[in-house]
Amino acid sequence: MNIKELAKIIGVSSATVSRVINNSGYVSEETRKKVLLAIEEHQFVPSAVARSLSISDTLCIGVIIPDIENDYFSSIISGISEVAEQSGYNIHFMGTNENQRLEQEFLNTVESQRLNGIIITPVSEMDEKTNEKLLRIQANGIPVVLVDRDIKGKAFDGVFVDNLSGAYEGVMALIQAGHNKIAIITGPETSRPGRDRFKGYKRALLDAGISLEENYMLSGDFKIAKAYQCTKQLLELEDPPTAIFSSNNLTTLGCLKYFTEQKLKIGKNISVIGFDDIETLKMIDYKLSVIARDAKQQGRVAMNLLLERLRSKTIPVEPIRQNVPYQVILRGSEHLK
Amino acid sequence: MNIKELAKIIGVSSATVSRVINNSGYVSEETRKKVLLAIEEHQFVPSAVARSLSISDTLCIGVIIPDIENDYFSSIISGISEVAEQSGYNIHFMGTNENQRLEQEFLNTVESQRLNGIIITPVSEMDEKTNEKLLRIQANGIPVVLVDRDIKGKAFDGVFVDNLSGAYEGVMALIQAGHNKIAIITGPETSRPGRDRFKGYKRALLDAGISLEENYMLSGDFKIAKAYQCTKQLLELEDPPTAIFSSNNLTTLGCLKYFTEQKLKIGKNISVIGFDDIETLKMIDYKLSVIARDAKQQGRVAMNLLLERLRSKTIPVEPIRQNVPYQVILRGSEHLK
DNA sequence: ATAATATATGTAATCGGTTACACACCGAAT
DNA sequence: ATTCGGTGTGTAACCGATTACATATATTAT
Repeated sequence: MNIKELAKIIGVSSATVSRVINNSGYVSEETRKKVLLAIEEHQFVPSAVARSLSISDTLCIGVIIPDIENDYFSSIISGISEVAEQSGYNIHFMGTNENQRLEQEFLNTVESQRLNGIIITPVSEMDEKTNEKLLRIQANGIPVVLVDRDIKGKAFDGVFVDNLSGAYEGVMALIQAGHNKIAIITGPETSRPGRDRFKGYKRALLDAGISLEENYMLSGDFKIAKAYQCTKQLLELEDPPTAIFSSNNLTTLGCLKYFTEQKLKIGKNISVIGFDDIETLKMIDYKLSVIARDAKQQGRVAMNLLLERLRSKTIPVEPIRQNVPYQVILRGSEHLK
Repeated sequence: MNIKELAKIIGVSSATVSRVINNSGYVSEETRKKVLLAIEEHQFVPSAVARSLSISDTLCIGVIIPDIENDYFSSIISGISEVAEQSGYNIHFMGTNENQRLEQEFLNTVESQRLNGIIITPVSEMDEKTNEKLLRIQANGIPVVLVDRDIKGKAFDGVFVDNLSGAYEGVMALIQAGHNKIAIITGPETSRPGRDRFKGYKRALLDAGISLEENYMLSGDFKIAKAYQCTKQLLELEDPPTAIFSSNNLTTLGCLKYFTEQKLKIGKNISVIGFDDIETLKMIDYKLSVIARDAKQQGRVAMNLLLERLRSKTIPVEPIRQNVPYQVILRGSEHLK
């Protein structure tokens, strides 16, 4: 059943039916009633595909994130989804699993599906292909909003957090708690937040007059398994660190896993402070100190930013780049007692 | 830039370009090269919207779930997404937040967007509107796969778990650990898993010759806040239960929150066993006993079921209904020492 | 040498909507 | 009486692909 068939049944033209459906143009009250009745009766559902083609507008946005199983990202999506729903946009979901090839495929999908906009946490800030594709997409009038991870060039709108300051304050908290043997498990070198958090770490140490120790700086990948390995490596050093700065929530979990296996108690035998809070642990009052932010809110902000562009149809001359606030929450794991 | 413009530039017809793009029909090697070159040069990306309209096929499926922030569901999505990606399907994501109105809106979206199939964890099994809509959708040739929550009538394919047996075994474990004052915080009455778990609970008690105690059976909503309240209510009874069976992961977290506040230690002052594992707690070896299942795998299975239907284009005469296995994992919280 | 078949390409209808434009009718203003 | 703006409706072009069908040539079989 399409609009023409329906129109024929009713005895009007497809234009009239279309006008009723879209509440546009002039339609007599009598005709409107007839049409609505027929739509109801025949359970007619107009094709959004045809509509999209006709008006060159899909009302769909693409959401590309690296790891849906990470609470941080599922909260982001929750926020995006909330705002999208309210504003009538649909969500085309794509999970890259930190895979650059997949990311690029998905960017092709964005173009071919004629999505109206895109919210993305890119896998890497250095990926030239991704970068170029995003630039092209944006140049073609499809707004791009970055979340969490920036891309060099500052060409895109985005919602970030001040990773450097956050990490700095976090590490400072460790220092103030008396530590001077502080290790870090970094994120991937290709990740901007990872690098910025690393910078914050280094700056804090240097500001406190603590020299950087190669052995204390291990590179992770924002995942549990690697973090676990790194933690093991750190604590097996001859002169192991007394505190670890962990670059994200999963990294922190990797640390905790190793600590637990080794029967090390945080805040007692080992200190740790991690970027991003872990909701589940709050339930059991697990004394983990963190640099926290509101992920869901960050998702909302991102979607609102995108909506702004979508409505104004401006290609960002001056990209809008916002930071969500972070909070250093000290629950005890920062000092040894 | 559309296919006709491009064709004109190259000096061929749009049909030829289309043939090259889709690798269909006959095209001389020479022409193919020219076309591919031009596509590359002009960065031509064919419109999937137009294609969808033309071939009456969107290669998109709808995924409708109640709570993306619940790890169980984000794992489900991860599994779905993995298989979808491999098979070339795109995902239209919709989160209902347990809201039936939203759910119905989303089902309309499925129809209007001409999605090819749908994987859904419905809000309630009793919602007549949802039920009718799903039936209609399926009758129109769009396969429906249920995940986790069944709908009465057994008209749809689905991937579930044997909730009754799982709950039964879980509660039995509590009984075998010496409990006879066992409470339950149920799911919503409208939820099939909630009800089946409740049944399993009751059957276990009856089989063990323990009579049901009204005060010990509180109805929750699968969310933390309510579970917290229920736990409080249970433990403030004159004769409080010594063990709680919790109907899902968030309910369990609500319990733990209250326990923690009251300085009650699981496996010591209070026992608990919950449906669904909590990954984060495994990292810190938190001794929570659970009935666990592999959510990601469940997502994969669901998507494979859908693919099956998508490929065979059969409207299920006999719906395929699978169960994923569950595992009762006793870590200590089931008995008091 | 001729028929049959494989290869190569173009024309135009089609998918299902939207909307510019044309036309007709109406009451109000001049 | 004529003009005009507001209503109501239909016709047909258009969005950008796919593909059945027609046509033409090259190749192979008889």
